Amino acid sequence: MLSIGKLSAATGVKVPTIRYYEEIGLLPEAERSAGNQRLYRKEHQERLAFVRHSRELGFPLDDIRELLSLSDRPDMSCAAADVIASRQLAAVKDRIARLQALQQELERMLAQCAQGTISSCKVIEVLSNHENCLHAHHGEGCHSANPGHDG
Amino acid sequence: MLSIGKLSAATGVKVPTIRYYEEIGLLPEAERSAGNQRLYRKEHQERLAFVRHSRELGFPLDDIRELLSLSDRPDMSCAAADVIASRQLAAVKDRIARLQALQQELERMLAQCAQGTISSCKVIEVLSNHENCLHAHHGEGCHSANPGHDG
DNA sequence: ATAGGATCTCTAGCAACTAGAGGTTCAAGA
DNA sequence: TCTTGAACCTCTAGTTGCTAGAGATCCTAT
Repeated sequence: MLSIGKLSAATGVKVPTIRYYEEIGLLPEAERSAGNQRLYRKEHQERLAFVRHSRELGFPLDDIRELLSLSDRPDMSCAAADVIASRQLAAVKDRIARLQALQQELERMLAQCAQGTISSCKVIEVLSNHENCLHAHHGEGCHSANPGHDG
Repeated sequence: MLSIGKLSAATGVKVPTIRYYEEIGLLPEAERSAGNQRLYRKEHQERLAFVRHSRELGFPLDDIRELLSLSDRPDMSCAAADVIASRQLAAVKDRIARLQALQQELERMLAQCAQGTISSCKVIEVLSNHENCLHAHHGEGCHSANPGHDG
């Protein structure tokens, strides 16, 4: 029986995140000690590891929920899991393609910048006029540049 | 003088988003008509295009705010803009590397899945055990698989 | 004059957490 | 046994970048 802190240390998922997962029904409600503190077993740890790993692979929580319910039914065809993973793969490929276009554009911007003043700065210029772009990029979409949890 | 709707059509930025940008101070407060409706000029349109393009390039709003204030000072050295763009480039490269690792892993997962039942499904298995991974991925971080606005 | 689309403000919601307040419990040391 | 302090509890609110809806007002075309 692990405390939430031990479970957190064992899985690398932060304590509030574990509680959050329980709250939204991704993890079952934990048992409680006499003093109302959460207690976990190996099976919870495995489930949480599954969630964590799926998150690392970029699956949204709703997909993980589905994947979890699939993994609870070992007799079913895995076609459904396959569909989810394929969908995710397609999304990942798409994101990569977009990001590579952005990378090129940023590199081009920076290469053109002659370290002068703003008035001649290609970075600002390129940002001002879409016509300067090589690519018809239409929004990569992720709103934070560094939203990860890898410190 | 453009109405907010025309400005929206001209820039591709949705009406509520324009109002939102004004609210958070990214755009100056618009002039108003006698009936209290927002009115914009070419300069606003340009500023909004700058914002939009920067967003498409993945810059977070705080960076764009900084970039805007730079572009308002044409005499300054563009080193600061360079720093922001370089930072963004690094973030983009990092994201690409992570996503490529994820792509490989998903492909491997799917290739191994022999279309049997869940109990033999590699997708579920790989998700369950991090040890099955080739890569030491540590969180790509973006929470939605398809958060773009190009649907 | 009137219909209906565009606009206004305001609040609430989305993902997926994170941070903090204010209180309780547990484990280790004296 | 007592005490300290870390870890735990619940609850609310904040983050980012918007989006959706309610209910009211305005503007334009007929």
